[in-house]
Amino acid sequence: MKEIKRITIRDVARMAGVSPSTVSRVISGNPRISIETTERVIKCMEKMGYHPNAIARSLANSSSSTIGLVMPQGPGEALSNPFFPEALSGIIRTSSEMGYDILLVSHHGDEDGQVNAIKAMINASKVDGILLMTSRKDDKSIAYLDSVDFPYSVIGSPDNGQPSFNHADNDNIMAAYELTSYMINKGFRRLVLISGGKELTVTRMRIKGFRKALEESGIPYTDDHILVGKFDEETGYNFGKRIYDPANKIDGIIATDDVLAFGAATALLESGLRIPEDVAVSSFNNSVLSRRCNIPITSIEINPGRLGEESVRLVIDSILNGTRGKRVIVPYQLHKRASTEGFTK
Amino acid sequence: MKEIKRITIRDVARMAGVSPSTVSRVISGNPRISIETTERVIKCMEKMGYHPNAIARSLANSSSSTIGLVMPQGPGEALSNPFFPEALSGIIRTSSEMGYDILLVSHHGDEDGQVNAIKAMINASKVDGILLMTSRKDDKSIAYLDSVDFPYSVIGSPDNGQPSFNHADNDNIMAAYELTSYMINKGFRRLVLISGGKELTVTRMRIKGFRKALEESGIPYTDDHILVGKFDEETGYNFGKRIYDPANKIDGIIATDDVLAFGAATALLESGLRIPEDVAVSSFNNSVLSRRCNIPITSIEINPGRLGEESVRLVIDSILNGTRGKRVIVPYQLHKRASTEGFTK
DNA sequence: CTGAAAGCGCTTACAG
DNA sequence: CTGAAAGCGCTTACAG
Repeated sequence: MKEIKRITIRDVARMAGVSPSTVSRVISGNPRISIETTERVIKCMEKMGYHPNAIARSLANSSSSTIGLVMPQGPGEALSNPFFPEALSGIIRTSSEMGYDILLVSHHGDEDGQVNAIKAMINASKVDGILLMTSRKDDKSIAYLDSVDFPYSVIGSPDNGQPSFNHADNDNIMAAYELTSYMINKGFRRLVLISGGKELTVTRMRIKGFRKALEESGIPYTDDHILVGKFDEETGYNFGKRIYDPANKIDGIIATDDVLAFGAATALLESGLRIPEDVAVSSFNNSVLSRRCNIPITSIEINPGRLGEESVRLVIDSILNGTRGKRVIVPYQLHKRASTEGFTK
Repeated sequence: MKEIKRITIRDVARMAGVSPSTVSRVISGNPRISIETTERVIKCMEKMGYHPNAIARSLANSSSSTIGLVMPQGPGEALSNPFFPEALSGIIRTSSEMGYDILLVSHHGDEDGQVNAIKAMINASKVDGILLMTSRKDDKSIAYLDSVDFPYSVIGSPDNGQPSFNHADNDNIMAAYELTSYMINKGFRRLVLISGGKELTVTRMRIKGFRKALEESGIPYTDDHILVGKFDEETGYNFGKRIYDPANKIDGIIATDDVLAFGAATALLESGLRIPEDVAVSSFNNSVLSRRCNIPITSIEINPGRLGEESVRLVIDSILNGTRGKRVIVPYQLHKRASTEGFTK
């Protein structure tokens, strides 16, 4: 950087013929300064190309206007899921609109590493709040944040006994219920739900909604209705191959993520089954994959951008007003496509 | 946050019976402090649960140990490409290892918005350097960074006349050359290159390598060999449909991204063509898509994580040592798969 | 090897 | 409506 001497509040004050205090008040929009003075000072700031030093501000009023963002772990996990970039995009846009910066919390592998990274950020006064893009069962980061009563919010739903849990989420029980009911109404009654990580709250909630719809339709629910593996195509593919066995008489698959649905669909087609004539397929996340693949897949749009946006509002609300334990529900939409439509059983 | 009074350097000093200066020197590892004093101070810090205030440090030595990260624009663009999370992962890991934080530069839509966001970060002294994950032709952000001689680095290659352009990239000319030569040697000689954004340097370099390989094999190169659209599956699909026309006699496709290859392959298969017997397909980025789809696609691994890592090293080198215009080449690997193998023409 | 003092650039009660 | 002064929590020449 060219070593131009930094222009400070003092320089502006001198040029405008006022005190630094006055300039400071103009910057922060203090209403007690006369209009003439305000205008004069602003003109001087522009003339000199003055920009307030954010670091000095932070130190003086002990607030950084920065949110620490904890992203999903590693590239293998949700980072590669299309959900992530969309949510991130919403987070960046909203925080920027609300005058907050986003600092990434680096996560080295394990959970304790993440907790330590969060601790370090907080202790160093770098952030005013924390935003967790995912949470797991008995999340240690959340336990820590609760223990120090530091402002935070989460995308997803609480597990249990987490008092400060500000969170933005879809109504996953309702969404799974609606999707399952839709399949049943179309005549697909031998359904199976395939999913990743059973330890994730989202999975458990969708299972609940799925079960509720079955039982309401008089279909007895058993554990055989659930196949749980990982959130990847391979898992979907393997489950698809298992479902193929005609003895199972499965006629409908509900996947909790499009990559699973895609993998399963691939396996079904390879085995010579038709979609939806032999087996109908539906899913969550409404990703490009679901829209563009050979047989477009019926899928639930969960609005990741909105989830990101609301979670940012929640942390900031938590920082500014001490809000704790608040819940924001983001609507979802069911998109019906060829994988379940155009055929009546 | 519980209003516990912050523990400062003064508190530690008092407890250890030394001056704040000494505590400060212990923190920064100043070698002129005696071992006994150092140990005593450290013990006190631990006992009191002291953590240095990063903001105050930054203000005192005017350096934030923070890198401003400019991500690809919007969710539509490269953000959804698997390249992105992998590169990001490398960036986070490396910066954390090297003691730097990552602050996201929020990008509202257009290019000027991005430049302004970068300016704001720099003017507010929030960052010591800037890392650009992508660059376009005549990039305004780069022009600005050059004009103020602020430390930065880029993933990708310079366009022209960009003096400070520290960058990490693959040898894209060589990679395209090698991939094309491989296809030619397999007997596929009526090749077409399909790509997104011609304004991107990466596209232009790959075209160069492609052309070089053709010409060395005595295949006259014309503009008909190149199809340029967007970096999405639809583009690939449409090109795949066009290629289908037997009059073209195309027997090989080289895509510059797996989503393009995937789209094209879908179109070919739909049209009843066989891969690779009728048309061989190869690509770049070695994404899950290329590895796992029906017919695994031959693809070049560009090592996004390494690109992220090296670009971080470059900004930091630029911050610390004033390095400018340095280039780091990250190796690539060709992965041969069914879309070009197991068949000899 | 260690300390007193000034300074980083802002904010904000307090006083007028 | 405005200013002088103290303070945010560190760092670092300077002096010893």
